[in-house]
Amino acid sequence: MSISHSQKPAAGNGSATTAPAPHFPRCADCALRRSGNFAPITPTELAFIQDFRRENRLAAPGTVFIRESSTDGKLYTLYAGWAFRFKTLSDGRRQILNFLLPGDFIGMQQHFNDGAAYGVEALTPVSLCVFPQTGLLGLFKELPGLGFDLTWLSASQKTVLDENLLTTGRRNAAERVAMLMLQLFQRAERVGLVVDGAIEFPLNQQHVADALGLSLVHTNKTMRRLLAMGLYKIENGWLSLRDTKALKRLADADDALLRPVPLI
Amino acid sequence: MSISHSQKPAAGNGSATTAPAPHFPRCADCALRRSGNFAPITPTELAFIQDFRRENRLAAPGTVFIRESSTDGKLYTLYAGWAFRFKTLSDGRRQILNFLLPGDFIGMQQHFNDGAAYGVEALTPVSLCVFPQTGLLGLFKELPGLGFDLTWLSASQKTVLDENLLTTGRRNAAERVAMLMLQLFQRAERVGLVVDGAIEFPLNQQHVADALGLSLVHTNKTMRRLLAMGLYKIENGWLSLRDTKALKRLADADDALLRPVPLI
DNA sequence: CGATGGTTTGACGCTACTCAACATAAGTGG
DNA sequence: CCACTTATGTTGAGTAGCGTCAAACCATCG
Repeated sequence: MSISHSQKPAAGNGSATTAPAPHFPRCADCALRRSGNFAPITPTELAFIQDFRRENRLAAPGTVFIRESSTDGKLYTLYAGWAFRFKTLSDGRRQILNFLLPGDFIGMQQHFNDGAAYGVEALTPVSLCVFPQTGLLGLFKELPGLGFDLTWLSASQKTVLDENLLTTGRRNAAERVAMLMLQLFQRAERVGLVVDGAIEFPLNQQHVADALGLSLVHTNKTMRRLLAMGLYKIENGWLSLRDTKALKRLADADDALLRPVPLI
Repeated sequence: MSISHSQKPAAGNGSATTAPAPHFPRCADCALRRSGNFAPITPTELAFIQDFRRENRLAAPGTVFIRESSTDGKLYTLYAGWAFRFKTLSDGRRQILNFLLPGDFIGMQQHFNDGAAYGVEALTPVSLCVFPQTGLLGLFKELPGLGFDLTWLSASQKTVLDENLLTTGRRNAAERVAMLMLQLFQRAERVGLVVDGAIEFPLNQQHVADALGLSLVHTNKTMRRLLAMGLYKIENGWLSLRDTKALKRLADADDALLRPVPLI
């Protein structure tokens, strides 16, 4: 893993949510792109992205860098770290819509609908590439291929949402937990985040509960049960699947191989 | 309403799922577009769409015109009628992901991911504009504005999915029912489907249950309760909201006014 | 008239929620 | 270094909401 935050939570990061990123590479040197896990791109497009990118941003775990009420439609690419999109009801009930991994593009919806209507929060220390919302139509006009890629990314995220909707709507607690682990593992795998058969797992049980539409207590009991069944293992914040077959059988998940997606 | 199917279910339609549409207007005469409920478009773009459209298609209620296993990535615009997207588990549990109203664009995800992974079924007799999947990139290149619009539509649908995920994940039965009615009414309103303060309501209780992640029986009891409370009314398949305020309070729904979206 | 699809109601059981307490680890300030 | 706090995980007890089963009702249609 290129940028790791799991060795030490790096408490020094503190509340420096908008510190100018000191060591951000140029897009041409983007470590993420170089990993070879993303769809290819033309040099022209790469140059355009570099130019389109306005700033970089770091955020500490727990930072809500898009608020649910936000109206400024900035666009982000998650460069490193984990985050999640969420919505809340006025009495505090929270639903995590989906988790965001490196390469995920954030903020398209705000640009079209008025305002965000969903929040985004960092799970780990994250670094973000920030793009202005104004140039969007220009991007489509100058480099249609990039517009195409944006639509592609949007479609991919929709597929994840579909999955999650099926999960919260129709799967029971054990199936939900199994599904979440499989999905996260699969997605992390696609972007090259598997190390020694394990992926970072920065969620606490409250996150799991909020993602699956379960209560904290019941989530705990369910996770313990699957743990006792030897289906997975979490050590020092790293998740490994000990019985993928059983997990898939339990979750009724298909093992469609995830193909590379573009990186903007 | 321009094309009505609610007067009589038109059982004569039978299984003519691929009958050549006899009376489909040219895009320039599109009744839907003329309704003035969609974002404006340039004449060039209109001409392109007309040319892009390959065929038209009618389907009777209950017709699954995109199967979950489908791999051919045809694109559709729902011209008239209601439909819904769904996913199923192998033991038959079904989750309705979202309902489709006139103007909704269908099939983008298949084009990018391999295969559909979701099905689409007609709720009423529907008419569809069919586009080939191959020309998509060309569309982006020739008329970036249309590509932009496609992304726009995709973002709008994602917003609906977010809502639905919050609903199934964190709202209780009564709140879910209230939310569904509000959402459908609002969306129908945007495309000019409100007649005398009511909208067509072609869902049966099984549909409602599958959309909300509830059992049929519990859905029935919940709907009865809200009915008794005087929150809504369904007569002859037409839904009217009798106490919008109370519904919104119950569902904890914001009353964001939906803006027009593009029509492809 | 029976058949069919949808709605309605009651009885009962289980899944998942709430409340509450305790455990553990790590951080904080004195 | 220790008392204190905070965040997170764990477990038990009791309960409510929702699911399942079953049967009846109702309208439409052939």
